[in-house]
Amino acid sequence: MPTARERVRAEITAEITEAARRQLAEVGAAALSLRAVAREVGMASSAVYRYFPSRDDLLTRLIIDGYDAVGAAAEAADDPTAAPEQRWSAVCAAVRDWARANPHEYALLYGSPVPGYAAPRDTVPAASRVGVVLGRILGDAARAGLLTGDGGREPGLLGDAAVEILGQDGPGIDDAVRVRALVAYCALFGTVGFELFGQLVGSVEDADRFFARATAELAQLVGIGPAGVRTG
Amino acid sequence: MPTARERVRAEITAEITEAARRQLAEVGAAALSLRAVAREVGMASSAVYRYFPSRDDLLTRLIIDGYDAVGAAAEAADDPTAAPEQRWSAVCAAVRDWARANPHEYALLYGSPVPGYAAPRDTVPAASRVGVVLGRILGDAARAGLLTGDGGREPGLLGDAAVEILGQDGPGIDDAVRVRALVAYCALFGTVGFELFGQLVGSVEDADRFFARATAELAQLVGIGPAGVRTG
DNA sequence: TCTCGAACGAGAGCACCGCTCTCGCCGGAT
DNA sequence: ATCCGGCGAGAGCGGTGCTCTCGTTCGAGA
Repeated sequence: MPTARERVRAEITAEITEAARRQLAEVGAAALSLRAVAREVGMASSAVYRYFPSRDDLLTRLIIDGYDAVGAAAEAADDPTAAPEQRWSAVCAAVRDWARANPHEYALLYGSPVPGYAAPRDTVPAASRVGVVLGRILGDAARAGLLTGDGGREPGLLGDAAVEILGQDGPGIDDAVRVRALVAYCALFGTVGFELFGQLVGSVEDADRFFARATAELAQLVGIGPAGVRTG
Repeated sequence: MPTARERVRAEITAEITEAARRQLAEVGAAALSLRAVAREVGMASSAVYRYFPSRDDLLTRLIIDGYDAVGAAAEAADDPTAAPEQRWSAVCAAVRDWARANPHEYALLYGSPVPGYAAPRDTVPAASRVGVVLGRILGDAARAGLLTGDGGREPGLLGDAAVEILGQDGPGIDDAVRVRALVAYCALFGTVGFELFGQLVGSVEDADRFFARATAELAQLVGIGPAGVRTG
């Protein structure tokens, strides 16, 4: 049971992170100022250091929360009873919607690493939640017999995380499928990022339609397209 | 003919940008300090403002130069006499190599927008050079009869830039092809960025092999795979 | 050739930043 | 009741982007 002191400490910590999240949404990570956060919560800037050892630690907290938020959005968008392609597109759309609603937070997560590059390992589990959702869709499709992988591994190509997230060795899944899934994963965030950061201005007019088409193409790439067929 | 004054001004401007580029490569865009640049070139910080109105303008200069550098690398890697798939993979590899050699510069170009989001339109032509190279490969493949598009447009979906870069209406190219090309374009930079920013740590062991596989998949996606075939 | 004005470099200064240190204070555990 | 450890505030350090002012210098036009 937490003591009263621990409780108030947790409360103030939450208050600080909440103010920091507002700052982040307003001005972006680069301009997020610990002093401004302190002002917003009505403390001296030095007092904030009782709760976060440095500005980067505060950002790390926001990063983890951000990964959890986009991961939760992806999980909420997945309807396990739907067809794999619909599930895939729905999850992709949820990621994009979250990104458009929280552009600065998305940039913090998937854009350039912020400080002298230090992504602590605390962020890894939270960061993989979207991948886990997409991997589960793929696994369900494999169990339903939609995928044609032969279970083969290509030694030294992929890491354990990919195998764990994208389905254990089993019918329908092999490293070729996993590679395509990873490419689609990269393509999803590449597309969202390019749209968000203005890299597609002039080339895409109807971003909604384009993104729907893109996710459909990616679904086909990973082998859960409408007909479930694919040339090898 | 430039006057002597203009010449020395151009020289000093180049000296400043060169120092800034070194700073950028060392510490990244977020930590790039105009005062440090001034120290490196031996001026007072205020004197630098004679040449660049603000730190962001200095960054904009670096952004344009960066786009030109990666664009030049892509152009140099394209051998118009090779097969489309080989050309595609070579250009993608050149982009990745440039990114790995200049990670901070790549992050500045394709990562989060730096300041209060202001990408001047000066950057657009330089930014499109890689896309132009890839589009030329696609156009050549279309002229060689490898693509199966029917020239159709889907009104309101894509912008003029996409049509111009990815090939005018003609045999083999239609908006469906262009969509796939744009997806592959996003996937290329998404993959490179994810590798560079550590988002694939744990999932990919042999990044070289994975990237080669990824570009091959993307070549197939745009329709210039080994056999030139594709299910529609 | 001389002159005058524009461009230039330097310095001081403003407001802000991250971070540290010290100093009182207050409340809960002993 | 008494410590003492966590806490908040303030001052301060070195750094930042940017502005203003003040001499100087250099070159184009008379």
